[in-house]
Amino acid sequence: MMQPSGPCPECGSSQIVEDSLYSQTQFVCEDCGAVVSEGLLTTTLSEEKHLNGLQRIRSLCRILRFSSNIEESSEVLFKKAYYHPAFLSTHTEKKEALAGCCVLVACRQNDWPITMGTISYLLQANGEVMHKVYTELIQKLHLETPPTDLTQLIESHCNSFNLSPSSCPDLFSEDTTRLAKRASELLELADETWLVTGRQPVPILTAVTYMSWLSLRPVVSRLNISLINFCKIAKVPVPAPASKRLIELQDVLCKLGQGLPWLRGVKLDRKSVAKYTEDILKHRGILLRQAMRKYEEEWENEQKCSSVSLSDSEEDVQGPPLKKTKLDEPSEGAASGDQDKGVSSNTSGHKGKEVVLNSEKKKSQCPSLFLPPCLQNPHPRREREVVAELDVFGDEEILDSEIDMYIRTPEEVQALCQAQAKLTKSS
Amino acid sequence: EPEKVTLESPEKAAEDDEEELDNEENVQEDQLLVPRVKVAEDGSIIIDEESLTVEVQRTKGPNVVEEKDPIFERGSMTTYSSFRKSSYTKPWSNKETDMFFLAISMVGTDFSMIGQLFPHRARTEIKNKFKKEERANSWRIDKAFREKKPFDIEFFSQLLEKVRAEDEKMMNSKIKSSKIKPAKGKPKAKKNSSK
Amino acid sequence: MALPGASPFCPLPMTPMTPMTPMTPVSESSGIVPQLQNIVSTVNLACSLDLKSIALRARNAEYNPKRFAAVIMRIREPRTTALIFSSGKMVCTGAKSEEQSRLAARKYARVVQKLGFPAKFLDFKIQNMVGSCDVRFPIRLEGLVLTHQQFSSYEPELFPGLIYRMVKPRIVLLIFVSGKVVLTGKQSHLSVCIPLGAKERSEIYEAFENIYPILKGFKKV
DNA sequence: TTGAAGGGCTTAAAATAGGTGTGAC
DNA sequence: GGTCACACCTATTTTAAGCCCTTCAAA
Repeated sequence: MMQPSGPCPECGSSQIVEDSLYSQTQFVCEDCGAVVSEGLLTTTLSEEKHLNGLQRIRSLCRILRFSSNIEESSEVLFKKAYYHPAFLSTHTEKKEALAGCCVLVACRQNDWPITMGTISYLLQANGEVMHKVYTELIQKLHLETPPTDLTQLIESHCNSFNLSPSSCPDLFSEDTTRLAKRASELLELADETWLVTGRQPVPILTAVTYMSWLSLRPVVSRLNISLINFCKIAKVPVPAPASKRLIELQDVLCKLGQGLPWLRGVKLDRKSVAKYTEDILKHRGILLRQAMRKYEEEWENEQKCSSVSLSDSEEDVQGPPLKKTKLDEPSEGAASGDQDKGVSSNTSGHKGKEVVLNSEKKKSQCPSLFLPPCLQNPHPRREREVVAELDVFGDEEILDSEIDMYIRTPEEVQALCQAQAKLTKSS
Repeated sequence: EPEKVTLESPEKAAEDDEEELDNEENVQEDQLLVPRVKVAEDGSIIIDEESLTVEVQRTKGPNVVEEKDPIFERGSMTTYSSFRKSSYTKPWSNKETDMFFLAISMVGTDFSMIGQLFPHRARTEIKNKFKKEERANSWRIDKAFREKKPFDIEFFSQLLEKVRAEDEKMMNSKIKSSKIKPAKGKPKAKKNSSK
Repeated sequence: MALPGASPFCPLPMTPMTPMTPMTPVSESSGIVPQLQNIVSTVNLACSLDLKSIALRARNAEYNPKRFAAVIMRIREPRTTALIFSSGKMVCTGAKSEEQSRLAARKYARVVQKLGFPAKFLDFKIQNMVGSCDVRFPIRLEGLVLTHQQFSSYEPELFPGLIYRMVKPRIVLLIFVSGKVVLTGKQSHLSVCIPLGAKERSEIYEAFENIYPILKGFKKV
């Protein structure tokens, strides 16, 4: 007799052992003592999957150290969702993901920070499938779940970095609490400057954690450690978008740093800005308000000016600020590191310290200062021609000649048949 | 033997058999502290690595938390996982693009059949090529479709083979010229069986 | 027919967006007209079709019964693609206006007729529309999802846009941080009127006019 | 060692329909 | 075990922005 493959029908445990004390072979659950008899072993496939899901929920909640509160509400939700008509005939892969989705819902409703990626990784489930099931669950059961708060995710993320004195050189080791605090400040700044919206959360966390680590002790030995090497030291994986987030964050810090009077004339670039990050963060409220006020003014002016020619929203993208910033942007980039690259109209020239950028110059750049990166570097030309649809009414006459060009002559049909035969033979 | 511990998608790791060894070595050096996870048939989650093994079999009893575990210390870890089937289309050379338009002239818009004419191209690649050219050079699509050419498989295959050989030569000569400078360079020719 | 407010622009000669909505006196129009990008329509040719024969005799056709049970046919003007099933049902995609979609569908029907099938042209219907536009200011999606939870889905782990399921006109909107908006969907049963010129594009416009003031509330930090 | 660039996927809608996964009866 | 009623794959279109993956060029 085979050992039952499924879990205990009573409690879902997999700790089922053969009981040899009886003349007839039986299986007994170690956890609850239930005798798993033949009849119970022939539970329907659906019931087995249901128990499988419950076990997934229990495993997840234990691994992630959730409160019994979250575990219970996950189970309640799963029992409700599993037999909901919307999930009855669904594929097994989705049903397996459903358990994780219920845990995710319970977490969000209990304000417990966790990413969908964590759940789908632990369940070895496809992320897209997870997301589809989650969306379906929310819609079909009319649930409302608050989104995960990124700032709450910071703490656990920083904890996953191995930076204790025992696991890396003293110079690199860092107190997790301090690391997380600085990282949350940087995250808040990133959020205020449009670096977060629409982006994957975890790479942002990786970038701000690295920047936090640099700025807490901006010594040469640390500044020379790249993001990738930092993650190697801390023994954590580097999400690909983290490098982009880091560059964006460093550029924001450079732009804000230029507003600090005592940094006038100081060379600010992506690599060195960590040295001034503490100062910038300290005054970021004022710096941001200044920049934003200028931006608002510019935007309002733009609205007034362009309202004359707007409407179609295609042609008048020409409207000054957005287009113009595109030109001015690179010079900003030049100020923050790459000396010779974006030598556009202004600044340019000297290689040394181009930071100063007096206020007149800055003014024209202000609108671009804190815009979502997808607006700062707009797609070359996506939208162009507007309409031309006006001359089609749907009832016009159709010429035979137009239709004829789509139709093969009998000779061509014959040639095609022969060619097809050849292709099927060769393959 | 230490397990390969990585967040790479399993299917990807399984695909490149050749570099399996290399990866294994690298990963050993890096030893990221990411647990390797398996899901048992009954739904239990099993975490590899002795140090990270978490007993999750028990379903009753108090939820005892062991504070040692670094990964799950504060209740959660932030895992970044990206599945998504890998698909990469080799760029079309100018001459191969010419062959694409020739194929349009011969068979029309039957991408499945055109895909059969290009042994190294899948149907989706042909379709995407068509859409890309429609956007960028619709006149060429129009011209190719209008100017019918007799469907001659032998002619097409031979021409395509010639074009492919030429492109490969071009690539090789480029690689050589760029590698001549560092003297020996690497005899890393291109084991490229490319399917 | 002039637009409310001092908007001297007139995007299209027809401006179908202002029509019979006199209920917009105070809240002025956005002044932005979503551009239609894609139209999906269906029509019944009302005859059974030999798809293999069609694929063999039409140069603009493709047929792989192993992959998909329909002939995929393309025409150049209007640049569209059609799915033709053996039942005689046809789906036409890719047109930029209702009229273009109808003209294209008629051309596909003519191709099928020329191939010797007694194709009719019954129950032509616009099934779906896609429009897009730009509100020209950035949008705090995380703020929007908080205040409009019951309509919104925002999961940046997988997709950068916020998915907004509007109920009033049953339209789904994809809202991006850039201020770009994609609108899609079409209500079928509510407008039971004449099958020909059903003005379904008004629902796209209505959905945008509904969302615009909401989005304005999330442009600032 | 880096990035930049380019191509192809993700999301929504909607019809079409065979083949097959899925569970209840 | 067969029927029934779903789900859901293949496929088509189109926009949005981000991300993955590969290739190739400067540091």
